[in-house]
Amino acid sequence: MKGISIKDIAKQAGVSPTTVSFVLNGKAKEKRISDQVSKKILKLAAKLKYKPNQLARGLRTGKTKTIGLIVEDIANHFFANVAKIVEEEADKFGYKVLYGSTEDNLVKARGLLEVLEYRQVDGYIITPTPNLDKEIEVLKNSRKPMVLMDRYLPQIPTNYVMVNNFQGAYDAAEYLIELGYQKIALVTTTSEQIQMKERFNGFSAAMKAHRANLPRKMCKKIPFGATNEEAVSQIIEFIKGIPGLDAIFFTTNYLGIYGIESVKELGMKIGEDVALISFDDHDLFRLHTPGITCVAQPIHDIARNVIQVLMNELNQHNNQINQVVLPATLIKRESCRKKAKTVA
Amino acid sequence: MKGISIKDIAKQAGVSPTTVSFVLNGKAKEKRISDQVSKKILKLAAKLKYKPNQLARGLRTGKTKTIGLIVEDIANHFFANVAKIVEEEADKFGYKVLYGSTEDNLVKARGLLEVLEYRQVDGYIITPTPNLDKEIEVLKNSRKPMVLMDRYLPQIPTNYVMVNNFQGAYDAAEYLIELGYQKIALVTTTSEQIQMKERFNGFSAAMKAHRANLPRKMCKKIPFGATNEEAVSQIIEFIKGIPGLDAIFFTTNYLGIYGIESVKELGMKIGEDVALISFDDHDLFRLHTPGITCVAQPIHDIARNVIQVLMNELNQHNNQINQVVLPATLIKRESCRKKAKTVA
DNA sequence: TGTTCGTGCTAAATCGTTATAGCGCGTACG
DNA sequence: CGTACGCGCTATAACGATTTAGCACGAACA
Repeated sequence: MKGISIKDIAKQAGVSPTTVSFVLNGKAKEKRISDQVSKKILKLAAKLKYKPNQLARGLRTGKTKTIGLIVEDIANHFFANVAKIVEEEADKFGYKVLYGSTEDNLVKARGLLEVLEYRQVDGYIITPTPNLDKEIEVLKNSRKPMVLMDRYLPQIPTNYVMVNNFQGAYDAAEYLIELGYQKIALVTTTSEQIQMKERFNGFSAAMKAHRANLPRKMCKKIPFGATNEEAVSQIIEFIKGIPGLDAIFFTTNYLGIYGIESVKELGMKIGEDVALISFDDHDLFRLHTPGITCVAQPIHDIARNVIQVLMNELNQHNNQINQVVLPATLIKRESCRKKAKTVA
Repeated sequence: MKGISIKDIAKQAGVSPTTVSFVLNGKAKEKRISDQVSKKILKLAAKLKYKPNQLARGLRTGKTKTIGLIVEDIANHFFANVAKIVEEEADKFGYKVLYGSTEDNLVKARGLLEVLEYRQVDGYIITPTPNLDKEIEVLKNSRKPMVLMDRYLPQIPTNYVMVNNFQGAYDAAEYLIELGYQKIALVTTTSEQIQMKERFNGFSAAMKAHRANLPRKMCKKIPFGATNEEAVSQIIEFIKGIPGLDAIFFTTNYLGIYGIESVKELGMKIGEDVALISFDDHDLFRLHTPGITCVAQPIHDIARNVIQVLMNELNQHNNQINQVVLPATLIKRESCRKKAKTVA
């Protein structure tokens, strides 16, 4: 019932636990343990299927070989995929992952951080909620290895890995303009998340650069936490309020999905009556007819870089800050088409 | 830098660590610690922000308050959602979750089980891969709390929570028949997974019950692990090979998605030229035009029941086996429509 | 012959907690 | 007046590993 411990091996081999520990940690040579004894121990360990108790080891060494992953919502396509790669990559370094979702809720995020501290995780991967600054600062000051993901806190210099939100949104706007769309709207959330702001900024910068306009009334903010129905009905009202509207940019995929529903309910044809383009890809966008053009995040690269940066921190305590910004990719599908320019 | 320990509190309070432990574990009354001392300790603990070291606690008590979650693919919609609820529910009981994906690969599954054992998890939630019987048996014999999920091993009586695959598929078939479809095909995988077999069995049982037929040539098995392109081209060929085909049942959602692609590539109209119905729901099915009819799993219920059963095991070692089978729900959308029966 | 050194191993402390056994003191009881 | 008991608390061992310091022995050297 109980596991095999180092003592059991020691007893059976007729040596001390110390010797067993040395051998099993590959320090046999260094600690001048004879080959004879070494082999006996190794054989015995294999025979008894010895599994070192990570708790005991962690208690002694201060390292749990565990990292904490705090995301907004593990059930979300983006984060679920990140979680998968993170787990795979962490595993290569012998680390396991404890995860939790914040729902973008400060209180939940605090709770998660606290629990992860209890559990002595060696490092943190965090998608920060709004107003998490103080907690991040504390973590930073206590020199805990940490990487932010998907967003960053402008006031606090930390490691982070994210997509270039500004550029991605900029490209989206430029693409719409290039295709000849003229009455372009934007739908975002009320949330103060930095990445949403940057998408907004990128989009509006591109509009300005091309002497197009993005007046306030062409922008709709959907309250964060609105239900499906609420969101859709708000988007419908918004669209109705803008005669001649010919393209809509959504700052994130779930808004884009609401957008599809809304446009359908209005009886408009996507790609014909109105162009849709969204930040973030989704199975739905790929397989929808017509396909929905989007600005995709390089999920694999993000996850890999996150682990890379974290492992750097974990292995060598240089206090150099790593900030990785990865390019977003415009994926062109049929929801945006070349439009004959109306001659002025 | 280093955390506050029980000793620090003891020193500052002028009492022994034992006393501190008693108080902080709510055993003050039971252990007859005076209110005076109790309060002093509690205050001090709050002031110093004492966080019990779960490693040490775990080492001593033998409980890590951690559960291992082994799924086929955490990035998959179904498992990601389960993972989310599992984490939330586990949290209510003070448990944290370590996860990993098997990719339905026996070797990976073994690796995960081993790592979770190292880490002394208190219980396991497992989506077994094929041929994992021996390992599950070992776990069972060592009386580790464990729940299987999504599938079970027919040869080994264990706790499990799953959807009623047979009934779900049965309902799907009956629904198609009821609507008047006559040339009905089924697409599944080559995988030997029990749930796929049961879906197949349920579907074919319903067909038989209604004196419809499901000959071998109306069934297509897509190799597990086929790429998107391979799968789609195989389905296309399959459809081409059956003139007059009017409905297709897919035994799981990713097959259904391939099916949508295939039908589109063939230039057929879903719901008009051919009806589609799939096991498992998906955002895509809900938002697709036309909506795709499906047999949905009660994801929340599954996850909640999993935790329920596991917590039962964890808290009281009754060796009674819990097998929960939850009903699947037929969600009717436009991909299947009432068909005028051709008069015989 | 006495000292030094290398070899091969081990004793014991330690990490932070919990759990068991029990200590010293005052009071009550026969 | 002796003892039994309740009270409030503590000493200590233990969980299973790692790590530091060092022991015993034999060989080599002066």
